Amino acid sequence: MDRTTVALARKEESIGKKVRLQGWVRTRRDSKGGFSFLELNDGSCFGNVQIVADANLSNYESEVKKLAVGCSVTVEGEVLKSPAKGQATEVKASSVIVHGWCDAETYPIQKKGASFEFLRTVAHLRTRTNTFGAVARVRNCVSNSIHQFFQEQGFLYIHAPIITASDCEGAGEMFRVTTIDPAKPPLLDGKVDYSHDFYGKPTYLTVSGQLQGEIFACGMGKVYTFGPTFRAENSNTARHLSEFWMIEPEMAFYDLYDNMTLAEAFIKRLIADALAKCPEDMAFFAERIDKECLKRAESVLKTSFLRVTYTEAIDILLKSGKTFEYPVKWGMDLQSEHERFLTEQHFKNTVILHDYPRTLKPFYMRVNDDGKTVRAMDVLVPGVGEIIGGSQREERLAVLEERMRETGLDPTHYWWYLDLRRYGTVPHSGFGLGLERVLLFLTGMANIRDVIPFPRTPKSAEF
RNA sequence: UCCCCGAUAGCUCAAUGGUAGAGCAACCGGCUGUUAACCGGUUUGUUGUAGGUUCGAGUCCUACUCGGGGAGCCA
Repeated sequence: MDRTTVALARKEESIGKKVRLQGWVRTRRDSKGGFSFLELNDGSCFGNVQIVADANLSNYESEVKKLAVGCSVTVEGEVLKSPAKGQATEVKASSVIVHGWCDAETYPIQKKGASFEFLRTVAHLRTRTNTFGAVARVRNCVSNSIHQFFQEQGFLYIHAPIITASDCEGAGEMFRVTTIDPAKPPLLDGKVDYSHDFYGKPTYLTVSGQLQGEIFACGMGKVYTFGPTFRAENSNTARHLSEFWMIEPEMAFYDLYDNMTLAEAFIKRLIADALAKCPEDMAFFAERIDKECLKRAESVLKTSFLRVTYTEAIDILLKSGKTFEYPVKWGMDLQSEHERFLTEQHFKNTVILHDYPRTLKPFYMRVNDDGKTVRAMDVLVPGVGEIIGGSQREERLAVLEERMRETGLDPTHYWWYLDLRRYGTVPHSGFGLGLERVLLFLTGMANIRDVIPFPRTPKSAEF
């Protein structure tokens, strides 16, 4: 007898096979003639398989009739064509072994009506719900597509460090990494002396693998990182986490337009794969979570991303006749309301905004010939907003040093970063994509805390 | 971090400053190739925490904690 999955047992081609299934009971319904239906789920797919458990099972009265939500079982039996509506197959059990009972009195997961806020407080059990099972499968699918896409295109997967000493690019507050005893730190002139710390200097959790990505790109061509990223920013929104997963490709000899082309192909590949490989999960999201999510995904998939400069965008906003809370003016940072207007009302499409004022962007972005703007790009999708941020990097040593001083950074701290420009410099580009932002877009889930298994946010690091 | 809103049974929510309730779940019984099964009955409370006002506070006031919506920071 083959061990198999619920996903396989639900398929018509399994009819006639003897199978062993192992999973968790979702519900039990007792029926006439004294037999019972069990809905079994093992995480392999969205749907459950219906088990028909007959009264002649030796443990029918003693155990089967007591099964309830959450109990774990091994079922052996034959896959049959189901005579009833709702499923193609069902499994006629020849034996049901109970591994773990589940006291319905105290088990927090019930058959209906739990809010996501509540389920977050039982994140160790929420994987057993329809929604979080579906999120986990789509997240897995996207993660797999990320590697496949880059591997097929000849990118090298590199592992950027998690611990870093570079207080880089002002990408927000950083978490400090230290072994110093906070109760009695070594002091020098009244300040903490980090020369006695583990690394002999202050260190932090990474806020980006970009600088290390550039090192590898400027020697090996096309690379990408895919790993956790940490921001100690006190952000309390449905779109921010203090620990999240980011994908950062970095490509030598790519200009900003090559970068845009790659970003568009990449996003479209992730969407196409999710639609093709997780149809049941996606259908569930469209039916129960966000009616627009399938339509939105398909529309992003089939339309070309628009490329609009910052200056053009400002012009559009000025001519829109709309009054915004933040008045529009060249040189200002675009606010959420402006981005939403552009993607959701004006263009009704995915938009790549590029060539932002230099004063708004970090030191490493390449300065345009006009001297006023830099080769930055943000990909804005309807519904979620900024999903990608990237740029062509400044490859000219003198300009880069000048930009560092301009933004208050000491070039000597970045000697290795400057060496990449000092020795055999090349034009290069890259971007960062937030995995959870993609999942928000695909699933239509409203809160980023519900598309990562164990969300870390200010005041919250349970599980 | 700022503005607004909220926290009542295991869950989802009611309750003019005057005896704390419903639906679901659970439990007991019935019925049934069932599909969020159905029908009848039973049980369920330190009203987020700490103070205050009042004869009397779930309700009014203050602080705190956590959550939600919006904003900022960004991915």
